[in-house]
Amino acid sequence: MPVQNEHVAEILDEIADLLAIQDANPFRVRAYHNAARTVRGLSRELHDLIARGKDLTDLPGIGDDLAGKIREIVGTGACRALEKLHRQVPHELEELLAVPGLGPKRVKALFYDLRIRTTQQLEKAARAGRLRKLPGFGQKLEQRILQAVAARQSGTRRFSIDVAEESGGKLAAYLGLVPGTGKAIIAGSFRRGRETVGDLDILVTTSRPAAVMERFAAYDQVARVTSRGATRASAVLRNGLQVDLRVVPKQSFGAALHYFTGGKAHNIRVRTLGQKFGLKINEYGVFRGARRVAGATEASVFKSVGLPLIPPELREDRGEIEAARAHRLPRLVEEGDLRGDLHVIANGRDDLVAMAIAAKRRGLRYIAFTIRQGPDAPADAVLRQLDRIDQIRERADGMVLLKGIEAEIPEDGRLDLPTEVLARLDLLIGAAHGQFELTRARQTARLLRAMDSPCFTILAHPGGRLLPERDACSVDMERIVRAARVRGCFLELNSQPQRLDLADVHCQMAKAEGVLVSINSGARQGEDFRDLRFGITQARRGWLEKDDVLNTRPHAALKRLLRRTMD
DNA sequence: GCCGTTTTCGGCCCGACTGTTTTCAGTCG
Repeated sequence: MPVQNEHVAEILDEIADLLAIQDANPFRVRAYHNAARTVRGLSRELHDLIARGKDLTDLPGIGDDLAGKIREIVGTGACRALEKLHRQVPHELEELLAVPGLGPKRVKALFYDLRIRTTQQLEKAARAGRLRKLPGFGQKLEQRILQAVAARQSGTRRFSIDVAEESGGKLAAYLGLVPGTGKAIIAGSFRRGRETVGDLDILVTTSRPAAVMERFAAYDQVARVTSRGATRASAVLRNGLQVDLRVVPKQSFGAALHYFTGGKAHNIRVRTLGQKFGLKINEYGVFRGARRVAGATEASVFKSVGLPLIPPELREDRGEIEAARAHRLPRLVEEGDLRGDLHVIANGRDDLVAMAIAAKRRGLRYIAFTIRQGPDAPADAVLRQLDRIDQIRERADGMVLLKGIEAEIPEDGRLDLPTEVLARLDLLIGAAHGQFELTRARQTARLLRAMDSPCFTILAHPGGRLLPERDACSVDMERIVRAARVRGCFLELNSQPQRLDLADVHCQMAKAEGVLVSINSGARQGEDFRDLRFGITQARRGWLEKDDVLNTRPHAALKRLLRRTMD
């Protein structure tokens, strides 16, 4: 099995961590982390790029040395440089680095002074009061480490974006009530539209920072405040979500929002660009010497370094700065571009008429009702449901109703649908809902086989992930996307906050292959159409434009595209 | 280790908070 990008990235990160513990040049450490991030963000598999003879040094942050190491890892699965490091520094130390409060310097001291290499040894030493004797350690840090080690046993959590939106929205609204306060907004990875968030970053502009900090600490959902200063504070909410609050004056809003939205690598790029213009960019503004020259709006920050506004979803240093400089930023798809939803559960909680009306209210012109179909469902039951959809047409308030099936893809990938059913369908969605433990090869074969079925239209949520708990299963998306292109079918981006599947990088992959993505809700009740906004955000992270999305098409154009698969 | 429309060498974003520091290093975002 070919080496996957994630494996390469993990090795590069580990090299970076071990180098940091050895007190290597911090910029060298960063170079490895940057390369790992670049590799994770690729929309193609490295083995594929190498096979096609692509020059890896064209990738950002990858020079001759790292290109060589990456080729070595892809070719052999291992890296001699890492093995050499392992002979000097045990790999377990990476685990220690993940303990909050422990960075490379302290981990180095733990290992070289106390021979501590595992979290168990760390806990034991902390209990015995041996940590506080080390230089740079003290009693408080020892306590903090003990707490962190205990908390870590339950695992560091990530949160789905609907939970983040709910918690963060309430907190922001609450902070906005402080007199003298202007904006209160969730920034950070949430604003960039990441599929899950590890913490919430809330930015507040105010003329009374002390009052805002006070109110934050007094919030009834705050379980404990972990850090608190004049302009920045951190706390953990009762639901376990960590919140970082940052308070700035009104005139700094744009600069602070840019800084607090990130991502980190993007910020570094923009600030470095600023240096070249003789500017210093921080969260308070853009400065030439002591004079503030920009910063009230994000657009003014970008403008100061000669760039147009880059949408938050693109700020990952995945080429957006180069694209902006060349005036080649995509015009990202927007919520209002959607004309339809091609995956609406026909036997959900609300009845069909109510669903159609809810969709219309949402601004949609057409929806496809999809009937869940297991391998053994009797054809006559499906036919009766199709009849029902036909019957409510006049009551659908002008909404165009399409008829579809969501067929469960069995382990062997075989979809045997009766021809009398197929003949009445506008579209056929295939989805796998179980057996995700198959090997990558078998999982891929399963989906490819299903896509070969007659009338197959849309492959839904191919990764089968359930955020934030279950990761996507192992499947060769390169082959899936290419197969979709060859067969003229489509890939669904399911908008439910627990799915958001396709992943962003796979949206980019689809775009590169010219495969249209259908942004669907999988709605069971009228209010679920609201989830489409999450799908849009995810699509934007994948650089998708209106024309890259199937269901931005007017109904007539959609029909022509669907007919290609149904004939 | 990467990178360059001033540079192939000498730079590499910037600031807040904590704890242990008697003036600042380490960590974090």
